[in-house]
Amino acid sequence: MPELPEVETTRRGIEPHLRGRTIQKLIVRQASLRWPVSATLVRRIKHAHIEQVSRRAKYLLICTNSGTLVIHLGMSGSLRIVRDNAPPGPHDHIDMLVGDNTTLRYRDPRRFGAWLWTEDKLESHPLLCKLGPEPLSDNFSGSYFFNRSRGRKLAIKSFLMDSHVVAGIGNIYASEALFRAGIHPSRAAGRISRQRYTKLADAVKQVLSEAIRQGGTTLRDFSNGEGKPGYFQRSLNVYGKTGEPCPVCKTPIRETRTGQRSTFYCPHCQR
DNA sequence: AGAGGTACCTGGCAGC
DNA sequence: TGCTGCCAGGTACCTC
Repeated sequence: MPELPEVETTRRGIEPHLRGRTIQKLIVRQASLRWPVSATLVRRIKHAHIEQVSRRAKYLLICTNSGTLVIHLGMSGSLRIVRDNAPPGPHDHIDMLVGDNTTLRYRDPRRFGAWLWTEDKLESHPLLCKLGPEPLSDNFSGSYFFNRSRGRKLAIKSFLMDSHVVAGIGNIYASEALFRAGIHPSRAAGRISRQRYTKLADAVKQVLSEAIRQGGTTLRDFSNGEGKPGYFQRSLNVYGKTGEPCPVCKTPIRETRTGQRSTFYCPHCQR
């Protein structure tokens, strides 16, 4: 479900309800996520004071005075604010009670997500330290992209989705950005010109900021912190549109697989 | 070092 | 209706 725009939408949805609050306790109903939810986390997070809710790549960072809670939504995770002790559903694995009748509730049917606790510097965290630049920052540009790609033979789509190259671009937005940049998803990353990388970097920034503005893409059941859906699926040009006419040239959209992931493109517009 | 495959897990859907 | 197989928005880790 969640790519960068969905995680950012979630962050914006929950932040006002969490910032400045003191965590009363964590209720873990199902501890086996991607990594087990540790007893240390449950113990250490109690009484922590939330200073801010930020994001790095697709990781949500709940920063407190005593440490940072690192949350990843995996493939099917979602967070929302619930009140009045609303009864948990079957996949509501964790509740974080923050007082004043407010609970942050984590739901994750596939359990690919993660809840981790760290008291070290975030820059040295093993999951965060090797990530590429944020795509919406100035550190991410066509030149950076071009330089990183020299000598690489893998498909541009896989390169674009490598979080160590640039953080936070998943399967939906990779297809969409390549369509906007007119680049064929199977083209070798090392054989794309600097100019085309400039176009691609712009397309990535454009597609992600538009998606954030529209509250993300809701394909199955994504919703922001208040349970509202995202609307970017209306703006999708190629993702999931196999056989439908390309919005630019009317050629039927094709589907292929790159690195075991479905990929959508227009065979006429993308070279 | 780079490229590709595997693993984690459940739910929904198409096809028989 | 009910079974089977396949697919799904992620990514660390393994092998070649």
